[in-house]
Amino acid sequence: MTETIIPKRHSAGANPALRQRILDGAAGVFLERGFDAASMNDICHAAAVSKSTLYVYFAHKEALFEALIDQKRNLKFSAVEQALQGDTPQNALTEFLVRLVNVVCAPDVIRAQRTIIGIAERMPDLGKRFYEGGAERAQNLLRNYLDRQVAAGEFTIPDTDRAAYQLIDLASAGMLRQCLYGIRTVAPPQSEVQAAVTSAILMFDAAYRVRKGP
Amino acid sequence: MTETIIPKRHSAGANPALRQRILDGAAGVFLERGFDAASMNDICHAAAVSKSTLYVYFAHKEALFEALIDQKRNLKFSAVEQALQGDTPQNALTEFLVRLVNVVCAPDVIRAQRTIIGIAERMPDLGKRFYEGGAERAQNLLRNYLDRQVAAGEFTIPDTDRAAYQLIDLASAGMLRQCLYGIRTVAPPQSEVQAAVTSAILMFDAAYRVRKGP
DNA sequence: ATTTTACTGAACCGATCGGTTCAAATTTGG
DNA sequence: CCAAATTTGAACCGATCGGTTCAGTAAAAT
Repeated sequence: MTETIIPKRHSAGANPALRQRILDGAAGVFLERGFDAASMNDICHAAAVSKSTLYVYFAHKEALFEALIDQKRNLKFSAVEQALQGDTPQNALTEFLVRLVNVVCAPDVIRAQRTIIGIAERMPDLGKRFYEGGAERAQNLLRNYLDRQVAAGEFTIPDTDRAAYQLIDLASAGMLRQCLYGIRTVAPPQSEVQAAVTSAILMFDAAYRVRKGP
Repeated sequence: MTETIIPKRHSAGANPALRQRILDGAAGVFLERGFDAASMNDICHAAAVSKSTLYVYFAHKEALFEALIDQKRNLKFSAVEQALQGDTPQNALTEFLVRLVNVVCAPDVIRAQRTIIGIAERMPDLGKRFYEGGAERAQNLLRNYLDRQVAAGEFTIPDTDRAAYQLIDLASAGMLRQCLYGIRTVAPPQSEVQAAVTSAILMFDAAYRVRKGP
């Protein structure tokens, strides 16, 4: 039989295109003004959708914000997740860290982090989920990689969990903080990211790399 | 003449005790709920002061918040500022970093950072001033110290500014982020801070310390 | 062509916001 | 004791908030 792909009519609140339009509109308003200062009316206007419809798709402000954050977070971290490959540990780590810093310091990601951190006091679950889906995923990925490298005899690391933290924080040393506080208004240039990552790996090697020789 | 120290009557809005009472009340409300969700009415109640009086002492919400942040920031960083002393660079750096991490990860300071970061998008000047009066002061202090140590032949550091960033971020590796996102709800225990700082200085030495020998 | 229904638009709700005003109360200085 | 002035309390302002309701419209399904 010919299953012609006819655009089925969606049930109320189940049109993915409209849902995405709402999320896109909400992204602009939430990230520009923060959670509290963003009004549902503004989001309606930004998404070109009626307030009634908005409340069919999302029960309340928090639900909309959570859905938005979940989506963006997954989107951003997918690029980082497959970067731990390379002929040498140095190349693999460099690629991973460069991508990670570029994601974490991207202007829209900075705005998202600002908003999440700003309401983490009142909405701890949201902060926790954001951390687990982002920073923690990167951390686990890196720690597992280091574990494998230690097993392969490349490094001598007494605590790979700490080492992963160190590597990640070294890679964005100073830059992330400046972005969050608005000292930097644009993403760090690639030359700076590269330099920071290179220096980070240099330190890392000096501390943990097994010296091979005759 | 006998200049008897009689408690002069204060002009309107110039009673330091009352001003401090307002600041203390505001601290609780602002840090608990964040800037937006904190209401001036709540602050009046917390400070046991009338709304009229509050607006005599502070013109508007932002002014009150800025005054509060300025005060708390100076208070917290005074302890860190004189810690770069010790018989050896390792001891000096350890003391400095331990104090710094303890300040930065203290629960009330975390709450302050959350609030500032949360509104940095809309009030960039405030974020800038907070950064300059806190993180940047520590950064400059540490960089100058490293410059002196390099001149003394203790270290070989191609970029002391970067090295200072690295040292600071290494010292709080992982912990600060977890505090900000609410993964940790209490300050890191001293054993953990010490371990992180020790490991940071170990890495730092491995990378930059001049090896002396016969 | 008729029925069904997702979506719209706008009015509306009670609550709260930051900020203002002013007469009354209180406290201080002379 | 009197006068000057600081603090108070409460009412009030216009605006906006998140959220609800519902008659009406437009388009898909039958």
